[in-house]
Amino acid sequence: MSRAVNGRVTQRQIAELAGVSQATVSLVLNGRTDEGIRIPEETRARVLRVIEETKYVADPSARRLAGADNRILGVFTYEPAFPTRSLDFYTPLLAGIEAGAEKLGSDLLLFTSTPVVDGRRQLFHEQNRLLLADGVLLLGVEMDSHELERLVDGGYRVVAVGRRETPGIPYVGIDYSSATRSLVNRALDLGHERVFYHRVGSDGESVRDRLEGVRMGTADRAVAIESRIGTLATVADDWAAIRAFAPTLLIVESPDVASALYEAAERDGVDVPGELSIVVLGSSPRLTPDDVDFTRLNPPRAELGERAVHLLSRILDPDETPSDLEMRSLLECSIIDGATLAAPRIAAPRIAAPRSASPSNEGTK
Amino acid sequence: MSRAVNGRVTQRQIAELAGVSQATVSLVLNGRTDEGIRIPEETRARVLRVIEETKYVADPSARRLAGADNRILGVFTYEPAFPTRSLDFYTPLLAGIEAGAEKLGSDLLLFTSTPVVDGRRQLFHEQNRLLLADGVLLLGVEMDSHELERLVDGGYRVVAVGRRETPGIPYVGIDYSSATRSLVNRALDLGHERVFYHRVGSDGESVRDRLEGVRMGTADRAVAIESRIGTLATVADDWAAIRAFAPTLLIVESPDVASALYEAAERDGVDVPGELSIVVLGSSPRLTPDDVDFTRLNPPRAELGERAVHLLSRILDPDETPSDLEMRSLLECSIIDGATLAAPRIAAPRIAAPRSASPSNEGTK
DNA sequence: CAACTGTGATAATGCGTATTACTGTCGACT
DNA sequence: AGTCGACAGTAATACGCATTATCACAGTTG
Repeated sequence: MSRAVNGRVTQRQIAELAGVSQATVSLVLNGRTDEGIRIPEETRARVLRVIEETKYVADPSARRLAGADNRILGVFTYEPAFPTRSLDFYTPLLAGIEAGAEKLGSDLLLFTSTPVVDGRRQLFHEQNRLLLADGVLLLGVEMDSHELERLVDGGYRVVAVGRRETPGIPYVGIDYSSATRSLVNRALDLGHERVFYHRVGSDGESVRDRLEGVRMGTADRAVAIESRIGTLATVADDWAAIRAFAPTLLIVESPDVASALYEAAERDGVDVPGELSIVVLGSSPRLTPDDVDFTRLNPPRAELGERAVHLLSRILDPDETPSDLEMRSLLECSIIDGATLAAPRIAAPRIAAPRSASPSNEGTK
Repeated sequence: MSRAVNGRVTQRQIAELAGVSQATVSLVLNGRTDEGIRIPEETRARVLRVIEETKYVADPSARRLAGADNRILGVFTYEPAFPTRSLDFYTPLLAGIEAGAEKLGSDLLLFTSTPVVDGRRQLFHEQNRLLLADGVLLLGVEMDSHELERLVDGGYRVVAVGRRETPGIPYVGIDYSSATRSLVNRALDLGHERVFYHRVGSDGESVRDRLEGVRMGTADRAVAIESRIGTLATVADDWAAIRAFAPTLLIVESPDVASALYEAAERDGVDVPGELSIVVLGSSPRLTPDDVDFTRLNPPRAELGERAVHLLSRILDPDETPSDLEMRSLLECSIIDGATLAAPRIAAPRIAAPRSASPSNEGTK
């Protein structure tokens, strides 16, 4: 592509063919009709015809170097996007982003160039291509706050997908806190009083929001609650801990873990939701017919992606000035009724109210 | 990103700080040590230190404009990549491509900028960004031969994913023809003599290859074969046609259609593979536990993507000259035994052989 | 001592575009 | 005749980098 393509047409060649100067060609191309710029229809038409004939296409590098924009949106994912583990998470997002980009007529530049360090990519490295993009979308559960600040300080146009606490970072997120609280309330309203909360060990904002949602949902309730941090790998132990506590309601943060726990319950002959209700604070997009129909949150990920692109495009548009509200917004997250939530069988023997009434604080402050 | 970023460091600034010229900075940056270029270790170190301190990052546009390469691989998909319909097809490919790009330290530029016309994108449009990429990967079932030629003529570096007949186009494809023939042979060896072939109405090379595989597989055999072109939408009619022909073996090109036909068979009480064997000439990546375990082809899509990136990188490398063989290669496609192929009931009227004499193979080999 | 040989760098140039300040021409009006 | 304004378009420059031809100098040789 670099030098091999000597056959490429430039504005200068167009200019010669049309009998004008390169500057005129540029003016025509960009449709400039401002005050002080006058090009008669005749000339304009002549230039346009030559452009047509030669199939001229502007060199994006030259455009950018000269200060014009390029309709390229960067996409940075802190975790590799496609490898199957993260696939459920990223695919719907990318679908939305692609749709949004297509509407805008923008291309997407995926920054896949950093070899992963410690399971995460790093945005700034000695040869990053950030500058090629007009703006950048940031995806990932956790983001390095320093890098985010550096982006803002560097004057880069950025939108984070997911709420960010770092000041100055525009984002489009999901209101996990409210949705989680609603879901928890709904469950507790059914009469559950022994609750186990299976958490994920991450400090990402979205994770914290769900945690807060659980806290708020259980705050004024007389419930015994125990929580535990685990992953897919620790499911066996987790399940043992759950059985030991003998809750009637199980709140699970991760859909994957929920599936595994459900299987464990099935194996042990624990009836769901008869003996144990399960609610899940997320949703896996590959809904297969035989998957458990969990009562769960249904984050609108594709919409999230599209909205993020839209926000970024508004930030990039010099004629627009997005309001503060727009710059940091949350999408509502719906709840799917599902089949794993029911009233507890034993309707609360009020006599001996057990244990503590507030969640045991583990992990994140 | 464009002008707002005045704080960006340039080579000239580095040069001033280090007390050298911009040219020297460039030479150091690019590690040039050719004959005729001499920079003593001391100076080199000094420049490098300043580069470190200032966190200098080269402007990719300027680099490209000056003729250097950028480690950016373009990806063009003729059909939108993420929308769910094509998702099964593209996702594994993109996973492989991402993995390959990461290994190379390259970024991916997804050309999503064209609004889709007639369900397909068009590569050349008035503002394409092809030039930003060092080379381009082309994905899609069908590609416009004219556009391909124009790419080659334009001197663009290109690799197609999937076999292409257009001369001069390097590709990495899948050997559907051989694999299909093997699969058909395996089926016919079991004794099937009435065969129905459900095809897809496309003129893409891969589709033709499968067609040829079926032709070759059935060529010297005494079989009655009927074929029909259909889609998911026509499945009801297709199934009626199949019943009318009453085959013992059904060859289905599309995994989606195969699922639908299987359901139809189930509904009508047709035993698979007892009364009707089904083989499928493709595979859907979202294998869910309750999906039918078809006897089928298993195209190595992720590997395909990675290999395509690899080939492209070799084409781009000025020190390498890929052989013709390498430029147009086919990957072997494995066959998954599955549970939908068995000998026809009526074929072997051995005296008292009930049902199938051999257990139908279940699960992936 | 003039001519040569390395050495260590730099000035100058080009890549293709966008932008701005400026030039030249023509007709109308004082 | 001279001035003015409108018009049509251009020359010049900048953007940040890579590259090449060139230069100044020190030491070495014939």
